[in-house]
Amino acid sequence: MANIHDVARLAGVSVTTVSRVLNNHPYVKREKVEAVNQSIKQSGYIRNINAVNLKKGKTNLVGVVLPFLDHPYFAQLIQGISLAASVHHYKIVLYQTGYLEDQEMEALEMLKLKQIDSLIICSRKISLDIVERYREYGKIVLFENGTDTSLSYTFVDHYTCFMKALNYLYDRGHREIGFCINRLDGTNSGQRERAYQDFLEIKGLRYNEEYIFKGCHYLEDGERVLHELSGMKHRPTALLATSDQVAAGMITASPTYNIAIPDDLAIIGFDDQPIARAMNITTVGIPLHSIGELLLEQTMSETVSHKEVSVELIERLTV
Amino acid sequence: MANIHDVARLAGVSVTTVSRVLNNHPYVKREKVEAVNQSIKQSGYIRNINAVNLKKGKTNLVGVVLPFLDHPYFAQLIQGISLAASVHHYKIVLYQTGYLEDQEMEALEMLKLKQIDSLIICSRKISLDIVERYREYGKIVLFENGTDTSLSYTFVDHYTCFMKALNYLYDRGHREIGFCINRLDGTNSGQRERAYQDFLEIKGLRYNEEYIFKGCHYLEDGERVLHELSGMKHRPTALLATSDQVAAGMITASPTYNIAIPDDLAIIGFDDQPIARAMNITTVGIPLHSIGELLLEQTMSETVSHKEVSVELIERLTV
DNA sequence: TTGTAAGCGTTATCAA
DNA sequence: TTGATAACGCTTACAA
Repeated sequence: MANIHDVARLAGVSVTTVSRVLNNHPYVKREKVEAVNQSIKQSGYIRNINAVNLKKGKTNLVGVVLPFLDHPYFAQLIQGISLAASVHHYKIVLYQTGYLEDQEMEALEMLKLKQIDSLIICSRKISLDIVERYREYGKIVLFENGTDTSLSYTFVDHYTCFMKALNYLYDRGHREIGFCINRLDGTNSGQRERAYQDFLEIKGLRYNEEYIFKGCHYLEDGERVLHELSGMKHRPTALLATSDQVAAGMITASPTYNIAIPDDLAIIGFDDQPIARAMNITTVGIPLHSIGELLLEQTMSETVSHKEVSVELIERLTV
Repeated sequence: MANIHDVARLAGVSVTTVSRVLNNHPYVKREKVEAVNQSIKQSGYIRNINAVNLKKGKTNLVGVVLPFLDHPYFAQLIQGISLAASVHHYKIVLYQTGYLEDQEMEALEMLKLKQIDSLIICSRKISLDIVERYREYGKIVLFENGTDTSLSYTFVDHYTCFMKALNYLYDRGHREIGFCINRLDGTNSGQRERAYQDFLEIKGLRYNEEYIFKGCHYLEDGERVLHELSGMKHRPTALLATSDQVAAGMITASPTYNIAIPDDLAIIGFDDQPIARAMNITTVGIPLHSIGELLLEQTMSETVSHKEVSVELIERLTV
């Protein structure tokens, strides 16, 4: 494989000039630029990324921390990130943590040891304090609303999302509204829970412990919820699902328990995944794909930034 | 950050000796090994991977070609690959092709340009001839049965799988058996189709075009199949699903069309994904996780190898 | 506007 | 069994 010296020789210039052309530096005569480009083409020259990285002291690698990959939510997110990464010549290193703190620490340590240049944390278990301690070792970007952190983040206002969905149901006459949630300790879950509490208070509705379904993540969890629901004396008339997956599970299980959707039970999903379109689920659309891009771009930026991504309620047939 | 010189100085040896220790080379006195290890610890030294890569002329990157990420089948596979990769200090570069040939070519070109050391092709559209042409540029490993290729591969014998499942149904009295399939032109699909044809011939059963459901991939495709089924005069009594996802879709849709599983319709899934366990789907277990590991290991091996992975039919409640 | 040369942190050759 | 030293291919002072 040709190297920068070969190109220089071929073009009749020095390696410095070639390097300048390669990096779009100013102060190179037009003709020389052309000569260089010419001989790059001719020799089939390709920059040796390892040499560049060694010289520049960076890896061109960005770590991505997420709990699982086998859920469309994270799959879409990683899709967005990895697309953006390839545009900017970054490579992705996946850290699948399963929400294990020591797995998350490992990613952080990799940053410290300069094995990766930056880190995107899509979802975490570990405390923000610990994460912040690694800030000095490289850029850390979060996918959550970290109002009180000095790290960059992109976020969806889950409080407002939830409130919007709750009001939508209220306006359609629902007074017994429940919701599903995955983890109790996640940042997003916390926001959703607060919204729910506030909503009940504002509307003067009664809090009912039974209307909150925990550990909902996959489609089969939605089916389980419907099973539980079918055994309840007082049922909610509407449910906010954790995600479209969970909503889909509720819908697919509904005939089994003879629960008509939306007549007996209205459902609102989250994310607007393909399955929501396929099954006509009313949902709150979260542009995971663009969020992935934003996260990666924040990773490359010098400055700390906080970006809110807006969402919209998509009306379909489950309310 | 400490470098190899610092370590050498601290241990009172030359950099060569440190490098020998680092790489487990022979001919280093015990005491020196200890001294070196000592000062590595003391200085918090970490090998600069870029320098190593530059010197050795490799990237430590392995490309993974797959069409989508948002399907448990590929998610599990990539999980296995990425786990094995991190054990061996490899990083993964994802190529999501959507079965677009030029996307697949791009991955191949990256191999040629030494941007990655090797390539795992989990599923492809592009012809094997073209893939083989890139063999000289790095190791290429396939997840398919490439009997007539000189490339390494790990495979599941889909012919036998399918035959086994078909016979299982036959033994339970089924004579009207259909199946679902995703792409028509995939290697795996071809094997399944052949098995089906052979099975019919052996058992003297009639081929019925209507019993083959194409384009089945996601859960919602399974639901579509059941919808189609409900409109048929002569229905199959049993169906092989493309995957557990599709099987799950058929099951969830079954109450809607008043089709009892397994009494009106027996179903066998593939993969043994979590959803198959959750929904008690009889399925053919494919150890995607271990397959991922195998693929990565083949990537690192000097020799060309062909590994068959065995599968087993897991009896549950849908037959 | 251009070129020389030092240096990034390793590994590997060769000599001792 | 050990150590000097020359690469690997690039970027970037610094000098011209």
